[in-house]
Amino acid sequence: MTKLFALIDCNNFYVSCERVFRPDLEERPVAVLSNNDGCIVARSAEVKALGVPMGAPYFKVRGILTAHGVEVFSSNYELYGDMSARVMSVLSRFSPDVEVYSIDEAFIGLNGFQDRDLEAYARELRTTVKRWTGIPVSVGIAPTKTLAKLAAERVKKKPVLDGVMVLTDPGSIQIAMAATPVSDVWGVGRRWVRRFKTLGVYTAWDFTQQPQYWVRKKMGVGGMRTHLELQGTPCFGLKDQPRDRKSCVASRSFAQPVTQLDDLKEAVATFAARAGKRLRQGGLVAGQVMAFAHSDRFRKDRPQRQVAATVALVTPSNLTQDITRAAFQALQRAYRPGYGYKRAGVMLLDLAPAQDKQPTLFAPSKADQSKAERLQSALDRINGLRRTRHDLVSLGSVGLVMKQRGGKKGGWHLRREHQSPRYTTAWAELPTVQAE
DNA sequence: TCTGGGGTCCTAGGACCC
DNA sequence: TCTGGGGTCCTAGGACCC
Repeated sequence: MTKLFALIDCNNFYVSCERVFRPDLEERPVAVLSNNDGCIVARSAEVKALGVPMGAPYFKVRGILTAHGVEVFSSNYELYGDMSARVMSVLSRFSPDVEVYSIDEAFIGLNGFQDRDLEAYARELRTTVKRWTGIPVSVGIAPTKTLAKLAAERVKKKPVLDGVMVLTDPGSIQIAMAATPVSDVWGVGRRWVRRFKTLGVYTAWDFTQQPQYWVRKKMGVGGMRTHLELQGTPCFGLKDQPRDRKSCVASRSFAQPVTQLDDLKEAVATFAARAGKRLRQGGLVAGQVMAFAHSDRFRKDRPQRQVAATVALVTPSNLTQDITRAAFQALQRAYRPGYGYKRAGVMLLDLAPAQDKQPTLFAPSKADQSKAERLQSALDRINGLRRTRHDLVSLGSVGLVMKQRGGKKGGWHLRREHQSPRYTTAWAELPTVQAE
């Protein structure tokens, strides 16, 4: 039986999220920035038309944006995460086989749908998502995931398709591939696009015409899979069950380079707490903790340095206390004075399920719970009471430097000057509606 | 002045073993 | 005199994704 996949892709997702609560921004140029207000990570069609590229540093395009009255937002991941969950829950009504691929994309398995009117199915899905969440989506349907992605790409470039493209017969697949730049193919990155140019390979179709042995030899198994998928042979199945995570990173760039170990420690304590929290939410423990720091890679005129060290935990843990202690050890070991560090982080490795934390299997009695665990759950409960931007209570090491400086911010705090309210996840920030 | 953050998988090469 | 070859595991780095 031939396989069939749909890819559902939210259009300009972060921009669309902002527009749901600001209908006045419909048809107006809108852009969303990365953390630290660093780069452009989402652009409305109007901003794309201005020629502002994805990933452009904000400071370089600020002039154009201002000149054209572009509404600019700092990223608001709490809002986007919540809107994403809403979209995905609508999708789950359309098929039991949904793979959430990223915050703004999902694959749907359509085996057994071959005899249905796929176009009508896709249109109904699209209309329903829009009506129930406010988010516009593109839908691509094809026999492989790579072709479904390609179809969704075509949809975005051709408004006449009105959000849906079904690629099932070989003729239309070939036409679509010939019209798709190879750079838009899922799995073909910058490096290969550059290489392809010298070989006269410009479109997805050109790529399929390369001999298979060459692709396998030069591009490895990854390239070969993409090659086969474009030719209609599925190499990727639907991942119905998300694989357990293998690592967890919490890191940030700093507004100003940081040179002092104490400042780095303060930042690393924050990262350790953030990463630990994510681990506990996922029911995982870490076996190893890595701390790292990098100098400013854009300042070639300054000495460059990347430092990192890993410390193994005696017992795998997800307690902020344990992770922070290990992260401090690692940082101490890795730190070299004399460099301006622009970014630092904590990476948790060797993740495994926190089995003895699963109450249904091995419910530990209250008495057995160690003091440290009880402290951690107490902290988590307090911090869960109110949804604030920052934890109410944290270990003493977080923000220590700040206090020592009499409340003056350490150099590493985030810039976030254009943030919208958390309309759907914070009571105090709910939108208000007035009826006349 | 100002350039994101969080992931996965694959490969090549070294260490080690028999 | 003779100086192999294959397997496994680990790690660092590359490439790619959103």
